[in-house]
Amino acid sequence: MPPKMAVKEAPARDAPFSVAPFAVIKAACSNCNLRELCLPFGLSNDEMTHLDALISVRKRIKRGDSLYRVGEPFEYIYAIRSGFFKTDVLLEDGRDQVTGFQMAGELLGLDGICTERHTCNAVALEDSEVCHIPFFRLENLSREIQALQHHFHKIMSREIVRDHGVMTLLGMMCVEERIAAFLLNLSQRFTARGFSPAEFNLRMTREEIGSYLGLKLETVSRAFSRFQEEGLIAVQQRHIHILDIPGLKEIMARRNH
Amino acid sequence: MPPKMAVKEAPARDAPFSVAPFAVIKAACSNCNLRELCLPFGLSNDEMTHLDALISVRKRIKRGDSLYRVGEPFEYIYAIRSGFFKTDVLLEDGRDQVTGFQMAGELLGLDGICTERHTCNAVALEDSEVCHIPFFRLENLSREIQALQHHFHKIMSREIVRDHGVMTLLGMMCVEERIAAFLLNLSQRFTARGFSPAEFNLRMTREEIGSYLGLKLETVSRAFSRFQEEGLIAVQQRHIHILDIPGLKEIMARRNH
DNA sequence: CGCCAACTTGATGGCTGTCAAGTCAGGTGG
DNA sequence: CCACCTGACTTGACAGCCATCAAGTTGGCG
Repeated sequence: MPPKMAVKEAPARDAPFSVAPFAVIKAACSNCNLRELCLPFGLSNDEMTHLDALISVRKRIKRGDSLYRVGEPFEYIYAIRSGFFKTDVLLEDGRDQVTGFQMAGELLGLDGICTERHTCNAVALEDSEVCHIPFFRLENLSREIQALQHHFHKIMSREIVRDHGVMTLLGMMCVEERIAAFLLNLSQRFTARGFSPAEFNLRMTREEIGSYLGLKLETVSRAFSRFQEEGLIAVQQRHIHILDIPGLKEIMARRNH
Repeated sequence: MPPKMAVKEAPARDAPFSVAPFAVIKAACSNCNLRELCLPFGLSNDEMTHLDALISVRKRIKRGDSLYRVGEPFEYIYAIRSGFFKTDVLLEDGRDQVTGFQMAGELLGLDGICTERHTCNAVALEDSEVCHIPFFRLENLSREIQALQHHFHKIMSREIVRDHGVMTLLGMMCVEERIAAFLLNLSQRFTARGFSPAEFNLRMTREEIGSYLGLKLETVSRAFSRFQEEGLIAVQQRHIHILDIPGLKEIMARRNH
């Protein structure tokens, strides 16, 4: 699960996805308010300038569009500047599974390094903006800047640990535990970005949540309803208000079983 | 799923776990027969000598002993020279889940980079031998040697892709598909090491297989029995003989549903 | 030889998937 | 402005798969 990081910006309550005014098209890492969450973490100003120089392209991706798709040649790592993505993989027979949801400050594309082709699809769940980081140049630079090298390794390792968390979730948790874990994880990540831990809007459908958690959409819906009856959360379509965070944590840790 | 790699050694049929004679205690990457599978892949002889210099410790781990445990400070990446390991994570309430099985030529410990503490336990499932690679020295060296840097990134990325594979397995496959995928994966990895694709000994219990696949041990046992009745495999305790690889592949791809 | 852990097999039950019918919210066009 | 349409969501009834519980078997080891 993601580590807590200091946030510089004042928390904006309950508007996690409001699109920031886009005056600064030439935005660079050095003045990006995500720099403490993203790749430049721990770099000096001088080092950050070198990283800025790599990022030639910043692109907007419209809701529903793909950033990359399975089989495409791998060339870039992508840093999410704003917005929300899902990654999913397809099986031969047409079934597919969501492997993750990514938000601002997180990296996309790490799956492509090993085969030099992407192994999953990355789809924007809302209008988003993404920094393109040419991977071979990132490797070059991280041979020069130790802090960058080390932080990049940490990010990859964090992805591995996150995946292990999902594996335990899928392997041994029941419906309510999975949903509780999912909501708490989102809450934590919104908090790290300066938003309310208790109130947010989901960007994904029940079906996408279910696909991620190994459940059917009806099961997700029923779990939300049950949590609402028990006073743990208030749900109104995609708007979530968590009323009892400790209660959700108890469910996740199975202290009630 | 792991990529196919060339193997230099002549295949030794059906003895994947026989312990090699241990004449060369001073074994180095340069004369290790796993070098094409392991970290030194793609390095020149000269570069490999530098990698050798990092590896001060080679340790034997007895069956059942831990290489590292959750919470211990992270210091080394470990390369398996011989033997077989499992990694598992524990939940607060005592439940635990196997997150992977590792064999010769694979790396252990990548989970520890992000927090500088290990986030899982690594336990030997048979007497094993492991090279200790000090991580900070590996980072230093991979700032010097581009090929090493790049291959290390590929290995981390491969781990992420592997985990995504397990997530799809846990999220949307039924019992028989999981077991078929598990057996085919082992078969593939043994093949890459020069062993028979069709015949091998499991090093793990039914319970450990079940834990990895999100199933109970009885369910694993029943699936093995069913495959045997159908003539797909022959099982005798931990000895597996795959009789019909295409048949298993069909089950995995759900062409029969 | 006897013990024990690992494994197999059977009977039963509960959880979650499946199928189906309806509700809600937002968007479009008349 | 409202009627309608559509996709997303909710809720109910039922079924099937896998977990659970239980009893027995096998093989390795002291």
